[in-house]
Amino acid sequence: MSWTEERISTLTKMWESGSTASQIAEELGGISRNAVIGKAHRLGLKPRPSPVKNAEPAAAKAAPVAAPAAPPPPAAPKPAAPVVAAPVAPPVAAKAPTPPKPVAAPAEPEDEVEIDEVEAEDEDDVIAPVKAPVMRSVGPGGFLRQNPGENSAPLTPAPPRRLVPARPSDAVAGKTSLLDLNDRICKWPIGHPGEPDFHFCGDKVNPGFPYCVDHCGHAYQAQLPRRDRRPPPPLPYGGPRVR
DNA sequence: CCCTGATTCGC
DNA sequence: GCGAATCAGG
Repeated sequence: MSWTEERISTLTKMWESGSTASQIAEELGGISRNAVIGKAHRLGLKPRPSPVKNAEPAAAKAAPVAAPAAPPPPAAPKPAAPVVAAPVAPPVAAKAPTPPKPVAAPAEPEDEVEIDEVEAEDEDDVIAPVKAPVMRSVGPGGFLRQNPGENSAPLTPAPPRRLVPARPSDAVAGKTSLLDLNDRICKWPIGHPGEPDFHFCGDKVNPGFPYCVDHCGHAYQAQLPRRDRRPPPPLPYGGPRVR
């Protein structure tokens, strides 16, 4: 391939319109990205936002390839770095001190959690303070399933967040520990593994399930019909190239 | 590892 | 002049 008038014209136009060298090469066809860049530089149109910035290229070079037969005599020791009159950096507002974000501590599932409250909406419901009775489906063992939207995220078992000495403490005294688990008691975790008071629910299981009736209600939830589910979020960026 | 542009250097 | 090889940052 040769650089005809038309191809040079296309190159110049695309280059100046912000197309990448790869795109230009693909458009021209039969040519590499490097060829495009090389040609662009020879044409003198280089001002492009380059990922590799100016990092004093002159000094660090000349080593990787075969050393030239005549190494320049060190007659003129290059001045180290006269940074005395350093360029005045604009007052960059570095990083705004992150205000202490009030981390909403996930409410630990206490022993006596009342879940009757159906997500009281904080909106201005001036009209209807009347709470409609909640309809629930009944699970296999007789537990009440949660309704969609009733999901209680904080009750989800979470991975360990920090390491804590596995030393028995008073906090765990009387609680159901890992060693106390059997197939007759509820294995729903209370707290997080590694924390001093981490334990398990320990109630009598809903027969045929690993959890008690209450926790079965959290573990097994009715699924929405397909058409009512939220579509999956779009991919962060466009997926495979179309070509 | 993918992308990017820059540079070098043998042809 | 050309472009592959290489470099280097994102």
